[in-house]
Amino acid sequence: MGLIEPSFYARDALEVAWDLLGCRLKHEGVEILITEVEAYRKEGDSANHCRSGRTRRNAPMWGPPGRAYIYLCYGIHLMLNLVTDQDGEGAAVLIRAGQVGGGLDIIRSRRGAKEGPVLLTGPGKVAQALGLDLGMNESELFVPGGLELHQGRRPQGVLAGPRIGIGYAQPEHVLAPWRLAAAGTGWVSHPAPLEQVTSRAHYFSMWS
DNA sequence: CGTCAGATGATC
DNA sequence: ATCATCTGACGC
Repeated sequence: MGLIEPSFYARDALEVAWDLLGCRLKHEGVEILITEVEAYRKEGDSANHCRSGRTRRNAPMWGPPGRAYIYLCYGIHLMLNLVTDQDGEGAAVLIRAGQVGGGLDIIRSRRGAKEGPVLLTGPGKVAQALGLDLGMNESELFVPGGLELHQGRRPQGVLAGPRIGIGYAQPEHVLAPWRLAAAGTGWVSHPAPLEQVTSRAHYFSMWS
């Protein structure tokens, strides 16, 4: 119930990112409420993995929307992205943080801990909690049985700030506030500033 | 609290 | 060599 259809993803990554806040990711008994995301936008976003064209790694991003783009970061952590925009355009949204909505015992066993976090702050933790692996790269989020994205509850407010770990990008894109987080969830972390967005319309008038 | 190094491996 | 990171060790 509430499984999100492919058309949801077939838009600009920033719009999808906004609407992903509060949605629920489900996989094998684990459910995570999305609290923080980053948009990597098509054409000219110098922080995007697709900035230099098509490669083996970023191939999923160029494919049809609604699929997972999973890659290994720093040799240790898997990152989960959801592919957006149209087939032939390279864009995606990185899932950066979430709140446990179910399967806490499974998550704890994956971390090898008896006491575990209810808040998953950081993309590596999210992927680990969901039990992802590289074999699930390009899997379709709208197909029942695998990794699924479901509707959720919209957050009360949205915070925006610069994306994390993209110092290699051009200053313009280092500063662009395309990292979004749900306000008032007790989410706290990272040095980068997050500011309350006054209205969705105002935000998108600046960044579309 | 804070900063910082090391782990670890696919990719270009 | 370069990374869309995390953790634990240290110093205050």
